Amino acid sequence: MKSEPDAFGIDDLVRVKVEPWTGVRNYQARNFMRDQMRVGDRVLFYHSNATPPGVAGLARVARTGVVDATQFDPASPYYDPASRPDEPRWICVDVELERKLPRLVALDELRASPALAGMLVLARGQRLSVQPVEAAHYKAIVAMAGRAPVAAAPAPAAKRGRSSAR
DNA sequence: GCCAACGTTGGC
DNA sequence: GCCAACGTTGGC
Repeated sequence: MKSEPDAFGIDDLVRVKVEPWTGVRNYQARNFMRDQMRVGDRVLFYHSNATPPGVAGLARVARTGVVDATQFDPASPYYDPASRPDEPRWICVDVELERKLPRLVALDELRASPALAGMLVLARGQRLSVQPVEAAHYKAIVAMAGRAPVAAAPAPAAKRGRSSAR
């Protein structure tokens, strides 16, 4: 689950312990929360739009079927005037802190790890703020957080633009 | 700030 | 139902 740390980061979750995951306004992301998640499911807390972006902590699903209250709040940026209280459109989950990781596992490390090849969050153009994670990938990231970061791979050669060869 | 990717909106 | 315009996400 992604969040921008400027808005709500792992330290906020450390402070409040449990947080309703409000503000998701993408149907696919909502469907993962509404239809796939179960109480007790493990969560990777990912910092997006951060420097650097990466996995900052672990959490778990504490409650499902949570009505996102911001959809009915005209003052909220997530207000949805088309959603009706008797048939709420935006359903989320309560996310409870498991623990903050001993260090942030940065996106470039995730990309460099062979164990994470094929992980959804690394796919090109992947923007969903809520997405499934394979158990093996979850475990690999927890293990990475317990080790020192691997040195960054050398920068790839120019990836676009015209060639200046010869 | 740029921009690729992609979701949503709305005219037709 | 098509699809162009537009808005958002999120890395860089």
